[in-house]
Amino acid sequence: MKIYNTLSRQKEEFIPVEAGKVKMYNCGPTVYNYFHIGNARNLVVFDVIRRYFQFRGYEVSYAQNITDIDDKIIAQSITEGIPTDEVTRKYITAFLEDLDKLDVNPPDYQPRATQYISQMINFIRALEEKGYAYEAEGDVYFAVEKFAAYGKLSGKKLVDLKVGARVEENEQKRYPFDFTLWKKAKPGEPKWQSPWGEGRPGWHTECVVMSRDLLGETFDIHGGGNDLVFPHHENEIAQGEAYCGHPTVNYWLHNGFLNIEGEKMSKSAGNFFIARDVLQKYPAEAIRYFFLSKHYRSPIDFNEEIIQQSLAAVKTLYSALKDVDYLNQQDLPEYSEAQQKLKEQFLDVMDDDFNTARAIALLFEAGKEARNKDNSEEDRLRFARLLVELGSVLGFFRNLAEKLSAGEDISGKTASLIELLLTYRQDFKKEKNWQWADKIRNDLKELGINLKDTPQGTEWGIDENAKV
RNA sequence: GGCGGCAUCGCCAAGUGGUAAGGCAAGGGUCUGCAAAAUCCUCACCCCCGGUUCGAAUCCGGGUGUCGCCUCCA
Repeated sequence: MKIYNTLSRQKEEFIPVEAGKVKMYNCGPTVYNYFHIGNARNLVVFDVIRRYFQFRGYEVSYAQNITDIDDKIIAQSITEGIPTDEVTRKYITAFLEDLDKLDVNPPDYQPRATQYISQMINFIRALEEKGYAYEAEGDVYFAVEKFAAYGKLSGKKLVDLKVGARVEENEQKRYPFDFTLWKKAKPGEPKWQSPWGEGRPGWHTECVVMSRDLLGETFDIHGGGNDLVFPHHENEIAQGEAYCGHPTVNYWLHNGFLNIEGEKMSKSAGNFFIARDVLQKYPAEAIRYFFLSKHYRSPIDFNEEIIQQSLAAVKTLYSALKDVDYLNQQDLPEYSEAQQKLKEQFLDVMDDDFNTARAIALLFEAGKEARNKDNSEEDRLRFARLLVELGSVLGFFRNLAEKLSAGEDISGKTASLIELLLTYRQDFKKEKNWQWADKIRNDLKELGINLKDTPQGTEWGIDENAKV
């Protein structure tokens, strides 16, 4: 497998720290609000990366933090007029719900910053002892100049940074790019007792402390959105390596940003999309398809048209499964050479830095073969089986049975009513009263019930537009 | 100002030296009373200029356009 490492700016052969195992960490949300569609991309991308490693036979340990103490949370608690712990409780619950709605498998670990306060304090003290950190009136800073490799991830040099300097003035800092390890509490703010007085940890420290606790001193993959490269991950590297004297992460993976109609998403610009709102309007699989149709490192542009296209594409995939009556198949036949070959192609493209766009094309190939009436019944089922197997690696087809039987859950009375209408329509058809026959069909369609005249009679089904 | 990405059919998007995957949409055929669904067929020389090469969308140089990071941010 080859994966792109931000650190080296090239694809590298993936070699795990421990054979057969993958330890990965992804920067999770700060729970001060519902997460947005851009966050959703990161969640889905790393969900797929994790699923693929598992599919490849690796035992994966996946940790994703929840930042539950931070300036933004304090600000939100003032806005909403509720204590910070209520803010975090509210948005953690929402986060977990939305994660599920997105068909993202929950991480193995979801550590919260507040559960690691004492360990962070110990960590910061150790940095202080090693001479990488200094205290200034209750705040503690990391001295970036002490860490020679600072900037190696983002390709920035301290000299260059100086020139562009858009950094906040802070005369307590010895150097403008020194970052906060411990922040002194202002009156009324949440606080913990520490050697430097009451305060709270800075943002960059939690990921270092929690990842080493859960995944070990050196682990395989650390991920996050592209914007975290600098300064967040740069600062993580500085702390982590200053602490233990060697790299702690082997592969740094970053997903590209999501734009809205070509513009960066921002609340002030009014083009801000909360994931749960989008999920209310479109099925998770359409959103997932949209994310995976482009390589995870490239920027992606979100708009209504794209999601509609994605939805149509996902439906095409499902129609293949309906075609072979997948739901009612018992023992699916074993793969023959053709399916094996397609599966190998899937492995090849996914091995190449998770090329989900090409992987999706292979899904369509399997779907096409599953529908191809020239194939034997057995072969069609084999391809359908492959479609489901590979599609699941990308996170599609969750609760498949439920989705394929959509419409069958309609209550008995309603169903009989529809059947009744159909018998009337049948009579009209016999009389060649096309006007009325068509009216029934059109009116039902408006109610979301689609009719299909077949030689065996008229079939009806619920329009799955909203459900896939 | 510093650093980096991208530019491929109407739309989305793979492909990084050997003659353009896939999806959506569109057009045509089959099926149908008409539809729908399904199915078959059709649909691009890759931003511009120059260079390297037997051969470039793919490499190099220049240009134009566009996006991002350098501040909290996925």
